[in-house]
Amino acid sequence: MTDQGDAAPERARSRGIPDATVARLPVYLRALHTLADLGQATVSSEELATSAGVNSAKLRKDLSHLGSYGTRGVGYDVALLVDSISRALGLNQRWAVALIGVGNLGHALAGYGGFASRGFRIAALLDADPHRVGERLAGLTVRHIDELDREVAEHGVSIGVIATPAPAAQEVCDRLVAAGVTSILNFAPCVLAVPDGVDVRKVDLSIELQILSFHEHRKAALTGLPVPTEDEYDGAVGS
Amino acid sequence: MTDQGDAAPERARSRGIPDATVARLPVYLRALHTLADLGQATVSSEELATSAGVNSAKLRKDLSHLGSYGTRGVGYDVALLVDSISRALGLNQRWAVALIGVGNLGHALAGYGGFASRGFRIAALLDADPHRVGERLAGLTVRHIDELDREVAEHGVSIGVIATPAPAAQEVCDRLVAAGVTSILNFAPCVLAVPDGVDVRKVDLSIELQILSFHEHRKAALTGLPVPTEDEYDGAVGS
DNA sequence: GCGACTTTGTGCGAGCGTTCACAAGCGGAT
DNA sequence: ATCCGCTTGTGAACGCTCGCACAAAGTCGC
Repeated sequence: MTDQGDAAPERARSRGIPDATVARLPVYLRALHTLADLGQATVSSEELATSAGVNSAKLRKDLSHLGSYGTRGVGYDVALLVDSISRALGLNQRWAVALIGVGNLGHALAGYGGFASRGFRIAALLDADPHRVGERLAGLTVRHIDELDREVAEHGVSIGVIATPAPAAQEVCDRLVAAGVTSILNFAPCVLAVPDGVDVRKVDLSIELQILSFHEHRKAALTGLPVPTEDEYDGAVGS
Repeated sequence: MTDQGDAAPERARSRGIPDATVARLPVYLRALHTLADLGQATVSSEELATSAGVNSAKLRKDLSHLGSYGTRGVGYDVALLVDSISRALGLNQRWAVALIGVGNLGHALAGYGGFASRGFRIAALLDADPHRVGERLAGLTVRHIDELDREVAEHGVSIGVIATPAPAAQEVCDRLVAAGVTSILNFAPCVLAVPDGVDVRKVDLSIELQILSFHEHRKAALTGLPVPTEDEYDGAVGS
């Protein structure tokens, strides 16, 4: 995705950690913090896997990728594992985050404790609506979107969070990229186009609901109790 | 955790649509609605794929799963495809949704237009805090969590959205399942245990940020410019 | 010191998802 | 009516992911 492909295995090795593993590391980290708070010093892969809702073999393979070794016959040292995962995820430094769009969702995000809890600091709040500029929120003053460049530079922002309406998202995204932001978390219900080297992750509430709808629909069909509305599908999936 | 591999392939084949495809169908649907609003009657796989940010071959294979056929040499009929995907996702009926937890995030979710836009209707707002009970929000009155059973039965709720703090999530989840809800969208930062037959999808803002952090960290390492705070980390990860 | 027990780390096969490449099919021009 | 160009639908290959099963390695009890 970011490079010209003739070094695919090379890239895989240079990075070392598969995407699927990276996506699970934060889950492990959360479970470990809970265990640490409970005063537990070591944990077995079986126990941690149960807490994280995954298979224990998968957990062990995941952890093996980041070179953090447990002790056979005992398990993993909780504190050491927390440190190891945090380091792998780059959480041993504080990332400055800019939040664009201070509407309903933006307010909720600004007040969400999960941002500040691990290495993330909301460094700037921005909005295009002049009526919102100047508002105080989460210890910050909302600035106008035109000041994005300055705010990004001043606070060393490298992660942008887009919580604007969909029509504004692409332009905001372009501005963020132009300002030097290379990671974007997009809450707007649209697809963003970005140049190579910029990572975008999408959080879409509507899509999640639609996926649930599919499964619910399927379950209703399986129970033999068709939903009130007609549930017709002439199969003939001629594959 | 719950899938002991007894019927995993069975289920996949019974309906024919792979999970990865199901996750993309809502994206296609959104792009199609945009095209329809623009008055476009037909669309090629190449064009739709670009709008949705995927490979055109992948799009065609996805669409082939739901038996909706395009016309060779022309493309897909937009209206027909909208109908076909909506039907596959079960969006041709209205799903009643219960939202539990009317805090910051809950308010944002209740006001989010994306819920109502496609087949979803928030039928009940619930909270454990007596101070919040009685509040009017999005045309509804917030009820106490103890009335969950009644509300679920009365409105035929089959999808629950959990927007409570993490410590309360599992209990709320158990109550939802006991009330007959079989699909849950969880915004609380924790892993939920549910019996077989219940689907849970998780939306975790903190995890998404940590994944971005990993990639940002990796990119910084690749540029040969180590971040200033590489070696130091505040050991006291508060809270 | 030694044996038994526990737990990690991993080789391996199976399944899923993605992409390429191309034959089949359709509409429109001539 | 026929041919040409365009687009779909899909067979096949490849890489990624998962889970099993087991050897390696360490601890605990005596």
